[in-house]
Amino acid sequence: MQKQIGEAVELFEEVMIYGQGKVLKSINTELWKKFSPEQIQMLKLIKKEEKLTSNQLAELQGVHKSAISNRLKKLVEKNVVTMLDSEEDQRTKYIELTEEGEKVIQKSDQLLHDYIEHLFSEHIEEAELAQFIEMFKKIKSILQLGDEDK
Amino acid sequence: MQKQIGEAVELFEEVMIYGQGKVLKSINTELWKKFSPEQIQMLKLIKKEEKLTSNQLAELQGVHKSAISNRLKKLVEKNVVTMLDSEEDQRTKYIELTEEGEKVIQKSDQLLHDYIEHLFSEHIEEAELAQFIEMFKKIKSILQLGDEDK
DNA sequence: AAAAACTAGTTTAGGGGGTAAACGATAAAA
DNA sequence: TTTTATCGTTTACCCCCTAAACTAGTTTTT
Repeated sequence: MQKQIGEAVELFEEVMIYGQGKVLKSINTELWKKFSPEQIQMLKLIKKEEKLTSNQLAELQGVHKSAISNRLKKLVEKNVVTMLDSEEDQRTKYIELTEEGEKVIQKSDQLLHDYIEHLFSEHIEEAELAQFIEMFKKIKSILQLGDEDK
Repeated sequence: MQKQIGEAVELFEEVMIYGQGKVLKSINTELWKKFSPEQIQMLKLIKKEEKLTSNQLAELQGVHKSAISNRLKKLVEKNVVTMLDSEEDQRTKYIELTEEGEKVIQKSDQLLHDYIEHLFSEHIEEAELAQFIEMFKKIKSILQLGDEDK
């Protein structure tokens, strides 16, 4: 029993800590050279919830607001997002996706989806799929607990 | 069926692309402020296989040799590794752990192990453990396939 | 043996990621 | 009105990475 836990811990460590970014590295397409994972994630967040502010983005991505500020600057530069001043509060700005931005997300989604699906079809049996989903839900819930600590 | 695949793909994306690294963030200890994940991983690799060269490390960590060169410089600076010239080939240098380095690994291992085990004990039932291990093995094998592409 | 080709590591420029602290501008509370 | 709090930007300083140029040894070729 103890031995099993040890094995699980090691695997978890290898995959979740040192295995970072391996997925994206193997995709290796034009789009991922122009936009970083964090940038893509940000675009997706903006799409999901309209009228986001920097503050909220910092919360959602789990990083310091200055990191968001920098990222936004780059994305505005690349013409995928725009920022417009709020009427109510002159300090806050709402972030919005441009048409360019929409296209980027679509393309990225499609690429990722195809790639992952391809991986699955090669390595996961149909019968395992349900288990797989359950496990990932578990992992996801574990990770999100980490957030609450903050 | 198709729907299940879609769900699995989404989960995979969330966890394996945007969710990695959350683990370390939530540990938040002194050691992880002094050493980056990549640095710790490098120390572990050096411990595992004595007499490693920069080249081999680049291969193992899956990054460009210049990244390794820089990392090594920092680790030497921090007195956790040393480099000694090979006798056979004057160009190559063997990387070795210092006593300091050994201690760092030990501490890091212990911290990680305890933390992950704690996470598991809270979220994973004993009966699920075997499944969990199987799944992670699968994921690990999938990720390593990515390497071979290079 | 001398020239050419290759290989191990380092350096540098440039682009990501991040934090913390200081700062200007606006809002809200005292 | 004065003080305190908040939003977002900037700056200094870390780490990550790559590609290309460069040194200095090692092999091949001629």
